[in-house]
Amino acid sequence: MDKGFDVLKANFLRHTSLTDDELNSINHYYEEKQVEKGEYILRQGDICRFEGFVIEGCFEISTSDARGNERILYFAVKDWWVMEIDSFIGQTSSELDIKAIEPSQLLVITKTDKERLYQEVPKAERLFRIMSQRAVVAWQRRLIRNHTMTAEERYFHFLNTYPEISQRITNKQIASYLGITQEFVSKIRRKNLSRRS
Amino acid sequence: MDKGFDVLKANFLRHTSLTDDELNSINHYYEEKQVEKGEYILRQGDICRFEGFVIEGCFEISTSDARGNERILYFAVKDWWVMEIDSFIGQTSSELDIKAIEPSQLLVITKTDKERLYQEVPKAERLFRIMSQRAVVAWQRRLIRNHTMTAEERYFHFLNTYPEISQRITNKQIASYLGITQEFVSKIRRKNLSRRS
DNA sequence: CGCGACGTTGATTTGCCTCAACGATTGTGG
DNA sequence: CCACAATCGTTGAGGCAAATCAACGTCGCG
Repeated sequence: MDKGFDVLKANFLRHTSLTDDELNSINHYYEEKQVEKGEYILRQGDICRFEGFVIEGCFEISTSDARGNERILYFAVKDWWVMEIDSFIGQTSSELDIKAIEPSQLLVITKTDKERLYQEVPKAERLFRIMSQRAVVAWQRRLIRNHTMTAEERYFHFLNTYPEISQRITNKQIASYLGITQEFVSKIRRKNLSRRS
Repeated sequence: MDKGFDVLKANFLRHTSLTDDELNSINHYYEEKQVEKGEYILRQGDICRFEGFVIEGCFEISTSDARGNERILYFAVKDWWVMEIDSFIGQTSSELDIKAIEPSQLLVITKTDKERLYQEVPKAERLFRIMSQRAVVAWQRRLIRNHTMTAEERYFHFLNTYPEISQRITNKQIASYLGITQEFVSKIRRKNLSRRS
């Protein structure tokens, strides 16, 4: 196994136990992929044919509405998944763009191989069930935060929760993630010049 | 099998195929439960010891922040799941309240039985993986809507998407779900008296 | 070096909230 | 079944958080 798979392996083992045989089988289906900075690995309207796991670098998962506003749904760094889950599951047209914002490295698996993996390693079903359930919790919490916290509170919550990510992206990207304008982020920052983090 | 389980069975079969044996095993672990209108089946701070599936009636899943504002996360009617997923998974303190807003009927399974079910019917892992993934999609979409649509647009989107639910809840509850005030919903309605739906 | 995206700042606007008052509806106990 | 309370829904006045628009400085990159 190479270094890339070690990251994925560690991620898996945090959720459930797996034998070496199972890990080998899993490893077999994932392929490494290098992506340049600025490269799109998925565009709106495309079908998402892969499920990706980030080994290195950073991705921005976003959507653009009719008015042309880009909204960033989330950032994916090392140890995160990148995919348009809806498009991947149903092999339907994607509503999201996925773009590398740094030179990046991923492990990817195709839809067909994913199904083969489920056949060959039934425990993978459990693994991805657990991970999906955790994802549901995270999205629920984020929605609640959007309803209960002000823009300023959300901004500092983001900085505190994802300090490594914050340092690698622009304020404009943070603003887009939080659902506010770049200008307002700038005003929040000015107001809090003394505050650290 | 009783009528309640038929609803659950139909739900399951929409996601994957199951043999009669598997269905019987599953049925064995679920128990019917009647709940009165206004009854809480979970309160903030409690541990969520069940996963519930609504057969009849309606539930409101909500959270109250420090300022005492209640925010409704979602409504669950027939064919929906009700649980505090985070609390159920980790058997930790719940951040949500779950209250019946109509006389209701549920199927419930305990955490222990759920684990037994996964053991006895491995395909249940697949089933719940698929359902959790769909839930992720739904939560992602809802977040995007909150970032891209105005309160008015979200209000009508809700009416159009959940016409049956809309008719069974108050405007105040819709407002709370949308993250806006009751008063503002009233003003949206006034402005659109001519519009149907 | 120059261009285009980013960041900042100020003026102005607006979507939605807060507060308060009051009518309408629903629920409840006698 | 009625009386009365409680909650809901509506309306208006006023306020605030955040958006919009515009101008300009700054930085990174080809």
